[in-house]
Amino acid sequence: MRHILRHWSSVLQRRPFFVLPLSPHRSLCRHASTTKPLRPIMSGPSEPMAVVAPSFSSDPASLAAHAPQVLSNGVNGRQEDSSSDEEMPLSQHTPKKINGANGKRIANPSSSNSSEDDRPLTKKPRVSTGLARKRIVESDSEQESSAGPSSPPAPPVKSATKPPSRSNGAIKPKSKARSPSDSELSSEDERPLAKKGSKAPKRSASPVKKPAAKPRKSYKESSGSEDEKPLAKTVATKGRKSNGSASARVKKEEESEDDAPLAKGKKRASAGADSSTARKDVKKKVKEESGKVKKEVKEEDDEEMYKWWEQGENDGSVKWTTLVHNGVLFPPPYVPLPKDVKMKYDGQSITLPPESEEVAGFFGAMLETDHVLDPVFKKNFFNDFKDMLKEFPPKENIRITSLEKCDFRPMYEHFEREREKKKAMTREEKKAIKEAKDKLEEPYLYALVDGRKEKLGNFRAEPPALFRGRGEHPKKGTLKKRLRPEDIILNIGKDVPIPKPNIPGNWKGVQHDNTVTWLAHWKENVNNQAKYVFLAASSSWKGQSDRSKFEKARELIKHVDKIRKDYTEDLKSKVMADRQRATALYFIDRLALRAGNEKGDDEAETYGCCSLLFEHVTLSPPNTIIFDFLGKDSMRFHQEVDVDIQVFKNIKIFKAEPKKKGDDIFDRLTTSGLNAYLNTQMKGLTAKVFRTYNASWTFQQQLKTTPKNGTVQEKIAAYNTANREVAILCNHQKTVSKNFEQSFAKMGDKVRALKYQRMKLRYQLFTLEPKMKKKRADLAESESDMDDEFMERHEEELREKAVEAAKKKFEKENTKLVAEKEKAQPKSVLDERLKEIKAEFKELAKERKTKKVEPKKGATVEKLEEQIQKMEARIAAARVQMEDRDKTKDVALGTSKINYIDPRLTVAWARKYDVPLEKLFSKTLREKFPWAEAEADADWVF
DNA sequence: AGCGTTACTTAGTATTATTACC
DNA sequence: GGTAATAATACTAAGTAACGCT
Repeated sequence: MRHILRHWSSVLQRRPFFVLPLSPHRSLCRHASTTKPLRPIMSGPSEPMAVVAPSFSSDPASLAAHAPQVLSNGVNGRQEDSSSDEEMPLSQHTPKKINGANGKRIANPSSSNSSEDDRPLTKKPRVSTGLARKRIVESDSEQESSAGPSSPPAPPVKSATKPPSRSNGAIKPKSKARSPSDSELSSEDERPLAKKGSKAPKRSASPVKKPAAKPRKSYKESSGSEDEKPLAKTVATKGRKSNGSASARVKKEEESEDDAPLAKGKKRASAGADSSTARKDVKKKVKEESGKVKKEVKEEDDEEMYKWWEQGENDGSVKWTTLVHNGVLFPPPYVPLPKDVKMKYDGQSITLPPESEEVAGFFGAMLETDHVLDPVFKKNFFNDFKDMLKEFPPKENIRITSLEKCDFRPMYEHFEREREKKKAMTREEKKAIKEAKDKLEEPYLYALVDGRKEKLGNFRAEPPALFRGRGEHPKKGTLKKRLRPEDIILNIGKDVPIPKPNIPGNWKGVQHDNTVTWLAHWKENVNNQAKYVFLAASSSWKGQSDRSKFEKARELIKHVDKIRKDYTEDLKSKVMADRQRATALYFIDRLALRAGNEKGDDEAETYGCCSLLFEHVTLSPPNTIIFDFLGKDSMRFHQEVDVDIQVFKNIKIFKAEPKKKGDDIFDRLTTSGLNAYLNTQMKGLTAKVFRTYNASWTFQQQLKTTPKNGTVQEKIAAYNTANREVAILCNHQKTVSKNFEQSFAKMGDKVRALKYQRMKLRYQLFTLEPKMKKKRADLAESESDMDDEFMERHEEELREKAVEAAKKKFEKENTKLVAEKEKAQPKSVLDERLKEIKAEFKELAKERKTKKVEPKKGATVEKLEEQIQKMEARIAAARVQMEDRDKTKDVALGTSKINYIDPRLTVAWARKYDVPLEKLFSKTLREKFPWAEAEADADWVF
């Protein structure tokens, strides 16, 4: 539930603000600086508008026909190749950052006032960068030294600081606002609807317009259709029969398999007949092979990979027939601190039993983090600590009642020392430790699924810790307790040995449900949420579901035009529920918003589309909407977008009296209602599919700008640019690294050093041939950022380096001479050299003033011009790199690469442009997407 | 219908490994 | 060869959406 009162505004301040233009036509984009044309989907490297359509066929022509993002108007900016975009200078697209830093995750709402910035945040403030959509950052201090062609600062968004709350003293019930029923609307549009859920008068009375009449299935109903669950159950595992052949197995596993009557495994499979046959086959094969396999066991690896993607469709709810694994690995028991390490209370050292000492240590280890400054964190921690102390009090018979009197510093210092010690260990020691650890983990690394060896993801029981919720989580700081076997339920093959926990105790339960993919499961005590042990991302289970996710997104291509047409019409529906649904869908499609399920009271207050509140959306006539809210992980979504005028009008209605701050915008909409509707448009369609679809589609369009004849590096840069556009679309952010500023400045100096060299070359050229000043007027201008101060400093640095080098060289020479039994050079030789250096730099200083540089020996006009040209190229390259670095500093590319971009796009692109795949996918990603490599050739299209 | 539960995907950050740099 | 910068991986929180009970 959400509270009516929340301090939203205050909370919002720190995220970067993107301006995202929604309008389809470029021409609409009048405020280039602040608002852009709508195109979440595609902004080109040159941003905007290249709205291109998704296509279901590989035919390029048809590609053009489906515009993902396109709006209602028929003509939208879709273009097959965004020629127009390309014409745009990059700089224009570069986001302008309005201002400097903002923290990424909103820290503390309560503190939210203007001075927020001063507070220590958990994270460093991030500097916004602009991307395709420009992000406007709340203004704070710094003026970003952004490299790129600087864009003019965008005008501050008015709502940026604080979302306007327009409610005036309307009489509101304390709970959610309700809106008048449709029938009360004077004109259909003018009033807000009633609250979703019960209280509002249902729209029954209202005249139903055509779309409304559409029977919408509830999701339950729809589930009856083949797709949903039933289907899965009916179908048996087709593709599975061949698996048994899989390969070498580990001996232990084999034995267990042999012992286990596999045939029994089946119980609940409603799949009955089929699956049991399949199962028998498996068993048979296993038996047949077991003999020879055993012999091969030693070499263990190299089993050939199970190519599930070559096995035909796999549907179903039966996920396995045999499943063998070793359960979870518990962390080692707590080791008490040395006797001399004690926390203090009120100045006095106290001795804690291990149980409470461990908890104290969790907090002690965080002493240098911002958590210890957080009131909620402290309160939750201290409550749990006190509870622990009740049972395990200090030996001194002291009652601990105040956190402020606790001094954990001695513990902290101990941990620091331990860390140092560890760091100081020799390579061998470290290796030995690692080996011991690997050995311990070895049995847990793999499971045997239908006879195949499959890697596990997380096989470790989560160690105890203080819960670190993200954003303003009410439970942060709470003790997450140590797990025991009694907390854990295993899911494992029916007639297979039950593993023994690596610490004393017995499993809470053991089940044999072959319709699910988890191997172990427990309830975590902080939020009472389930945690699971699953197979790794590289496993066939994950691979199959990943692939079907992308296939579903590709299927959407076929339906999206119709869906867009429908929701565009429904934007004007007389039925408010439909109108809200259409409006929400518009946002989900164009802005890649998440669905926005309802959340509980004891969670951080974050939002998605369906749960947006009054204060999250601000209207700015004529058709601009400003979003400002915290999404998943409390990441701020702050964008300004030009929208279809009807959308603008709708939001105005949805926000009209009597709604006020704290009320839902879409009071008649729920995620399940929305998804039920989507399911009628396309089987299996849900809100999240739009994110996948738009991300992959955008990526595909963006890749079209790859330079065919560029270097590999240039091509990769184009790839990364495309990746970045997708990340921006999805609002994937990361904290700006704490050294960013420093390393960025360093890069800037490098560029200037290059410019300095170029300057010297220019002066030589002009000194050699004064006429060139006219002829090459382009070279006559001086470097804009090459001031005396820099040059002086730079020359000084060069000089110091030269001196160092000379000294080293001298020593080296002498060492060598001595080694060869010859006489070392006298120090005077060195002095002489140093003198020369000194003279040289003196000359440089003089040149700096006179701007005349004596040409080097053998210099000619041609040679100098060539050198200058080379230097320019180096400068340009360095600048591009800098710009890129700046633009990417707070954008996380990995998330979209892992979850949203169809890997076949990458594979196809790599093949088409002849770029080694390993430059694009890390080892784990390649292991995750073997199916993509198998099926995508250079011409593959999404 | 409403709401808690279950299963699984998506997400940012902390930690560790690798590479770049001196 | 040691250290700093960067990339990869590990970790676990936080979403989505279906399920299932009343």
